[in-house]
Amino acid sequence: MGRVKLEIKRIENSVSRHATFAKRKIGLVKKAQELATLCDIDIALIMFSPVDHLIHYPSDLKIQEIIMRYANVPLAERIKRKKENLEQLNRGIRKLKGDNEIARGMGFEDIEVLQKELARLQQENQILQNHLRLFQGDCASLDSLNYEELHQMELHIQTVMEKASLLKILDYNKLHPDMNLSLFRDEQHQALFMGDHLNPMSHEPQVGFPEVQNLQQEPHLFDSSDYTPT
Amino acid sequence: MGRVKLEIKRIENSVSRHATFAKRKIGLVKKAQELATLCDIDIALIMFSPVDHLIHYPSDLKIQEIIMRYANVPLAERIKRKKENLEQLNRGIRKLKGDNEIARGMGFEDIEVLQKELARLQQENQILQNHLRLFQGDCASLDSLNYEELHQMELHIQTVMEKASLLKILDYNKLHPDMNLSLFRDEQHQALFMGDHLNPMSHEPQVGFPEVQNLQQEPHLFDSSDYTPT
DNA sequence: CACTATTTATAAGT
DNA sequence: TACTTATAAATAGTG
Repeated sequence: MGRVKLEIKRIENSVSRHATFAKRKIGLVKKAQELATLCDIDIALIMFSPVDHLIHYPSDLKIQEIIMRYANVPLAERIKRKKENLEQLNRGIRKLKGDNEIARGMGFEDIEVLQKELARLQQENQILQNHLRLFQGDCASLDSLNYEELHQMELHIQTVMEKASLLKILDYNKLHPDMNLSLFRDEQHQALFMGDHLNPMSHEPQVGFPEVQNLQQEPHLFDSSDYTPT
Repeated sequence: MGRVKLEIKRIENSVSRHATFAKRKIGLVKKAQELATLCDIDIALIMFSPVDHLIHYPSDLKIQEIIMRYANVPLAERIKRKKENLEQLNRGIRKLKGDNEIARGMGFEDIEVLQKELARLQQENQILQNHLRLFQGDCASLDSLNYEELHQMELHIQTVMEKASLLKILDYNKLHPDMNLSLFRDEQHQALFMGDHLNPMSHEPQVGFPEVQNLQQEPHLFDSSDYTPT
């Protein structure tokens, strides 16, 4: 909005770029505030100005909470979704098997597709659960790890190290003992933490273990599938 | 913008609240995208919908980067600001002491107040510097907070390492030299790991953590003077 | 979700 | 940096 329509691409003129930032950052924070207020939700906004100055909303303390929420929720949600998918498919297949008429109508291929999908999801689910267990203290099965699984473990360790960095964020809490913001408010959160909510592999939309040849990919620590760009 | 002016307070009607969120979240993410593009800067936006669904910008991986940036830069900036404050106060006090007329005018109490403020800032500065060190890799005092959790992680990793054993990895690398499976994605992580972030025990502990009782206010990095709420 | 009357944000200019 | 103004954009209420 303005005298002319502005093309959305990097503003090369340094002065204009800074001017635009100065104005829009205010607008953006304002919008974030408004949305958070109107809808009574958590929003965290972090930005670095063209001169690397930090601007954020809301307070540091609240941002840390939101970051933790961000770091902890996704994996649990993913597993939940997997399970839901799985159960839904199970129900669907049971239904089909119990109804020969519909089964004939669909053709056996359709049932086979469904069953394969079910098996795929079951395997995926198993993998997710194994990963959770790995960091929940059950190391009994480590001896039988194959190499792919070992690589998973490697990624897990990286993840834990990333998490250690997040822990350091929480070190701010030392500055605010009265707030007593804790990473682990309860057993549930601790369990989550010992699980692998940051697990790079757990979000793989594809089935099963990644093929060996894919392993050199940069391990993604977070799932981007939750966000649909506009 | 809309048929009527909307007051910025929680929308009590659930349907309207969800509708508003659905619209505004798109606007907000779009604005964030635009600003990031126009000004060529890092922006991270995390929000949880009224039904706790995660929405974020940009990708998880980039967000992770920005969070790390957020975690590391701010403290340095705070220290900078504290130092500026401190020097300013020092100048002020020197001025007062050098100008007896003004000093008389103010009364000695005023000077004392300033000196106390100076002392307070100095102490705060010391604490902040310790925290900065913590962030920058000297984790000697990590054990004073979240010790249990960190130790748990350490044990886990040790167990994993022992059971899986590096030999297995090396072996595997021999078989698949192109894969070059590594426990450490890069030097930085290796340094992190070797640097005992996760191993509070192996440090000569109790470097003594600074007292923190009298740190009162959360230092807000977002200069409220930069932003005028509507 | 599409439509529009309105409100808001903001690009240039001062 | 702050103010002004013409114009572009966002969006509240509605079907």
